[in-house]
Amino acid sequence: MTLVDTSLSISQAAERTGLSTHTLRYYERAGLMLGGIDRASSTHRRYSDSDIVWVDFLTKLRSTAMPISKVREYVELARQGSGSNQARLELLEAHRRTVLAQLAEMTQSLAAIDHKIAFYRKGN
Amino acid sequence: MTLVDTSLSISQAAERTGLSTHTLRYYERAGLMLGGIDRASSTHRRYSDSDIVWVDFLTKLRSTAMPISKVREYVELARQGSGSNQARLELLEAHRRTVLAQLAEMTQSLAAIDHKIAFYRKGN
DNA sequence: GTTTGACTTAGAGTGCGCTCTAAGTTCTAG
DNA sequence: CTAGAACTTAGAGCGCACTCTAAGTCAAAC
Repeated sequence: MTLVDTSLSISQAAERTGLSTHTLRYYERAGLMLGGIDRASSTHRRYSDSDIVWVDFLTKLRSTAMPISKVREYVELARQGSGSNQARLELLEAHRRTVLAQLAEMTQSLAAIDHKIAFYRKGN
Repeated sequence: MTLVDTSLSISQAAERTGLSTHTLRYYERAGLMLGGIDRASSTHRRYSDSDIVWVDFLTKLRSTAMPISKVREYVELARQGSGSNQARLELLEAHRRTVLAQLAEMTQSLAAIDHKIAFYRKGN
């Protein structure tokens, strides 16, 4: 059986996602992976395409400051199947509102910083 | 001498800035205040208008994820007087670039989240 | 002048999100 | 078959930014 094996070792997955192997294992232990990661040939992890897609999305949740605990909630809903679609939608919509608030706050702060920068430029 | 005393106790300053009294003392100990805070009548802190203005700006730096150590660098430059204006400008400009990068990353992540939200909405 | 509440300090504790370590196992190249 | 690189686990450690505690001092109201 030599179809192209598209699955990745942990270090390849790390390179692909921009996370460290430590972080990938940590996320798994923290219950943030949707299903168990395959163990190919032996005990070594094999990351599938869909694992990588999920890690990418998870990274986007994290980069918008969703706490690990909230990501875990989302994952637990996802594990329950399509019956939890509404709950997942609501979780994401609530998170969306916090992201918009963060963007607004940062944008306001940026304006103040820009103002100060303008002041220093004039003062020269 | 009964001009209006515009200075504030630490708890008033806390209320005004939205920080806790603990955090105000912590910031001071961490070297983040421009000058020493006045001690009125005794040992109790008295926050002046300019102290409050500074805390507000410092809070904007923090809300754009400037680390405490970087804020301290800025403060140390400010304490050196106007000779450090160029250096302060450069520090703020560098920070500005990181803020823009953060905004860009968050905006990208938001797009992915919105995409997922749209998917869940359709799926109902 | 005494009570009550706000203030003071130094230092310990907390929560988060990694990040690293140690000791051992497995894969791969030669 | 062997050497060395990459992997495994459980658990400890770390850096950041607060946040709280304890033991005491001070101030405003009665």
